[in-house]
Amino acid sequence: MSNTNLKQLAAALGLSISSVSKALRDSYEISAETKKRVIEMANRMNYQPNPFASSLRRKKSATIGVVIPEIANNFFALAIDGIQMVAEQKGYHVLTYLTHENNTNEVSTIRHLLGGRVDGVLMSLCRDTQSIDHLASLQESGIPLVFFDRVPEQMSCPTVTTDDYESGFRATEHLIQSGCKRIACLSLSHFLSISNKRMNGYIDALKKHGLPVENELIVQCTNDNEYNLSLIKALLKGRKRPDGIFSTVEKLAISVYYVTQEMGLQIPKQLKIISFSNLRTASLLNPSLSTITQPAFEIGVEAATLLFRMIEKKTFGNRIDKLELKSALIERKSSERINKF
Amino acid sequence: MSNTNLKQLAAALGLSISSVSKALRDSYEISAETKKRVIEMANRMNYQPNPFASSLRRKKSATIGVVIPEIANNFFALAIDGIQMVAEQKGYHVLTYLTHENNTNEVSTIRHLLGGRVDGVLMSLCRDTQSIDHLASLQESGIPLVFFDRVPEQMSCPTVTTDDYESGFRATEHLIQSGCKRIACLSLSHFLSISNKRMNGYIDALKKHGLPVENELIVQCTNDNEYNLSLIKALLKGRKRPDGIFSTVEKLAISVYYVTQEMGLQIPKQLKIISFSNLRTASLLNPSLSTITQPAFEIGVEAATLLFRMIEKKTFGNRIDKLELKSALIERKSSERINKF
DNA sequence: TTATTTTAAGAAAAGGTTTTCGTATTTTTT
DNA sequence: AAAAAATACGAAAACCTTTTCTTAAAATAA
Repeated sequence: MSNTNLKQLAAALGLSISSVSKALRDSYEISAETKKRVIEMANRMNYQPNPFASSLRRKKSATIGVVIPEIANNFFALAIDGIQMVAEQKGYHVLTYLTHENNTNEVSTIRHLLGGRVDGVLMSLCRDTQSIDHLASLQESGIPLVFFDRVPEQMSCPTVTTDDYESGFRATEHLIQSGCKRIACLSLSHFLSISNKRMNGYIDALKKHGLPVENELIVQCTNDNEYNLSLIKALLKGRKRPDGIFSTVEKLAISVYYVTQEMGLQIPKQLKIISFSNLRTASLLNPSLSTITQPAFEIGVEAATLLFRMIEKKTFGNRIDKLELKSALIERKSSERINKF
Repeated sequence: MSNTNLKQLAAALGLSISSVSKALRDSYEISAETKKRVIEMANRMNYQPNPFASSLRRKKSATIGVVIPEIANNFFALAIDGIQMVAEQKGYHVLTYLTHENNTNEVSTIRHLLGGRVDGVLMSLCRDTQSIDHLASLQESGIPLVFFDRVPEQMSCPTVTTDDYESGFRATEHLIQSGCKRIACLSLSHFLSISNKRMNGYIDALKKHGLPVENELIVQCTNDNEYNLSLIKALLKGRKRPDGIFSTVEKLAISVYYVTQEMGLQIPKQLKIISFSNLRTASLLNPSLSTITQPAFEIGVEAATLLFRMIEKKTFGNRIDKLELKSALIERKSSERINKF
């Protein structure tokens, strides 16, 4: 903790505390000459304002909170990157909280944030969040709140998402056009709207092309990686193995790769796959992975920008922004059509 | 910001502010009965203490700062995961700062932190940091400081690192044993001790096996990905192409894969490679990538644990912990020996 | 019973900054 | 020259919590 405070600075300058404070905040009440003197002395004495005193008085923390399920995840890491960039430009600090996909953690984190530690919150829901009471109470407390990617459907609040339904539809249609007849869908959670939207896109694409929608091909995965592997193994070892997989999240696609490697199943010959993913190595995989790639960095940037508009009150109270960005479908080997003969 | 404060809570209870405060902090001066009443009312009124008033008074922020070069990086994402876990257990908040490998950012971040916003700092240097003045001033200010992975050599302070020299040595020796005669080393920065240690391991392994150390095979890369690609391309298109590459960081290995893909160069037949990496998809790459994998999560855990020991021990005397963890060398296809004939 | 200790609570200061309000001096206006 | 306005600064309250110091009442000891 810096040891010089305004009082000492004022004493050294022969000025009052208030004048020094005003000088440092560049108030019109202070003469240019005095300001210069003050700033010089502040540098010389290595003065750093106490952020807590300042926050207490101004009721501003100059801090935003980011609540996400996990950080060791390409999508969220990129989103945070974008968020940090905007926050830094605005002179804000970023507090990060991980829920580890656990609703209890999410609730207690929100309760902490109710204390006013942050001026705004950016959030992506965890996979098992159903009740939105904690989110509503945060919103009611007046702290600006913006959701990105994993947003609560039942709530009226600003969001930044991607075209999940369309992406699910296109991905599935792409598999169909590559010759798949039996396509499975790997879902992260039936509570998350993004999962359901992606799945609905999948279902509608099947219907459009006259393929049956089979419940056993829609696999609800868990947060336990080992268990997911066994689910995928069961799916691929079943008597009626799917010939295509639409994975709604990156980590499940990786699990599929591991399972096929173990089983000696050939992609794309015996099984095609496409997945939501922000892997930088997608095109280097064996075989290269077809992806729906969300603009994760931009999502972070847009969400943060929206949040700061709310914090700075540049937006009207009754206006609720819902921004939808487009994902890109990138076809690679893993979903390539195999021409027989 | 929560709207109830101690004053209102006290009024509702017919108690004084100080008694309520003491009751909430479980002071022995307050009767069990009163404590119960207070806690009940606090819950009912949804009281949340103002963190700034508290921090101001107690001179404790219950927050640590984490300063890292980048977040969209598997190693740092995992390290943060470990740090967050420990911080959460301790009831601390985590402020994250990204330097983007830029020393100017690092210096200004540290200056901010001098204001006392955090009780301790965990840090990994950026690639172009030479002067340690800003780090020294942070240390002198009395804020506990622990470095992890990228540590300053000229400074006496607690660190958590890995066996970089040995890993560089083993990786290079492994390439030699796989038949490489001309091994290049891709370095991130000649300012970072980890880069230099890894490189020294590389050099000593070459010497041990009687291979010449050639300067043109030691490539100092930059922070510009495009430029790095051109450097790697130049290296691989040179008249005397290396037959092995030891990459000191993950992203350079990925660049090598891209370049070889573009050039049609075959790994491991024409070029072998091993790299420091925390890629979860290393074994799924084409070909699978041999790695030296640092225990990134544990590094975060250990560094945070060390930091909290310093924060909690008012008497952080003359003891300076330097912890070294071991990395794992995992051999995969990319460095496999090719048996001719 | 009186004196002493313990218990339970309140008053008030402290922490450092910001901001409102007040005021003396100087400058401008009429 | 008098009145009005602008300038430059200081005093003090406010932000909310924690903690030290008192104090009144109750419990214990003498």
